[in-house]
Amino acid sequence: MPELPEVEIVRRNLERWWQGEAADEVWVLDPKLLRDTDPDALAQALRHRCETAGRRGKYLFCELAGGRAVVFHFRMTGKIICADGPEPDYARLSWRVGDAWLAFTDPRRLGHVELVDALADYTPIQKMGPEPEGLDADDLRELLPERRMLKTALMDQEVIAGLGNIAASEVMWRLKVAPRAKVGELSDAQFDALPEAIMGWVEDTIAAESGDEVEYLALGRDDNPFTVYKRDGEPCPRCGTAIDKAKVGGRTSWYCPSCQS
DNA sequence: TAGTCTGTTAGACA
DNA sequence: CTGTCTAACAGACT
Repeated sequence: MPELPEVEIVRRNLERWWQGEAADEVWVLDPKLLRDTDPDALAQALRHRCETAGRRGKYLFCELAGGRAVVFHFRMTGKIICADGPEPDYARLSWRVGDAWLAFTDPRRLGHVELVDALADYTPIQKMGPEPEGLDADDLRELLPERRMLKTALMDQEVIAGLGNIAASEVMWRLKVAPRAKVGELSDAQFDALPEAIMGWVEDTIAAESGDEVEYLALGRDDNPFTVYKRDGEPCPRCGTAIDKAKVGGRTSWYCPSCQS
């Protein structure tokens, strides 16, 4: 559940499922997911009312009555779902809110949960670049270093918060820029189009992946909502050329070899 | 069986 | 100091 749009969807769901209420019961099923956090202290903290559900980049946090906050990071395969009981598949932490169980599930166990005293002092968020929302072309000209590859700069959380490997492919397709292009090679027109390419992708992805509780929970939902990501061999919707893939910055990029030149 | 995967980070290297 | 690459984390899937 990893990039900004997915984390934002979980944040909105937590607002519906948890905000304004406290957990009645907490199961810490896998303490290895806790970072610098005592399992009993976390269980105790979750019994405080959730006042707000917030997001910064790919971090999700809930501010709890009493002043502390619980911070979630989903890494590759983590998410929070609403379930019938405390142990849905791959559940690592579950808490009951009224009749519903909320569960942090994570097959690969790379995600983590941390209890923090003051969000303002949380280092990963302090070091993070700005949220993409509200950035204009001149902001991006200042943020993105000319010498770097556009892809790695976009994915660098200290440059811009929340974009990952899917966003990189999708934004660069929208921008019609080659997968290994350097920031300094962008035309003025491409820079001007970049804010809309990023926010268009964010908003389209939220719209495509959001749903009511049941749809969000649907297991086996594996239809691909993206334009080029994992679509090698399929025709580019713009020009019909077969989508190709290549390793860029250590991760696979998908792109149209014809219109992204 | 070997390769791949939505993220992050430490260390090597140029 | 910059930027990029690889490995590692841990498991599921093809």
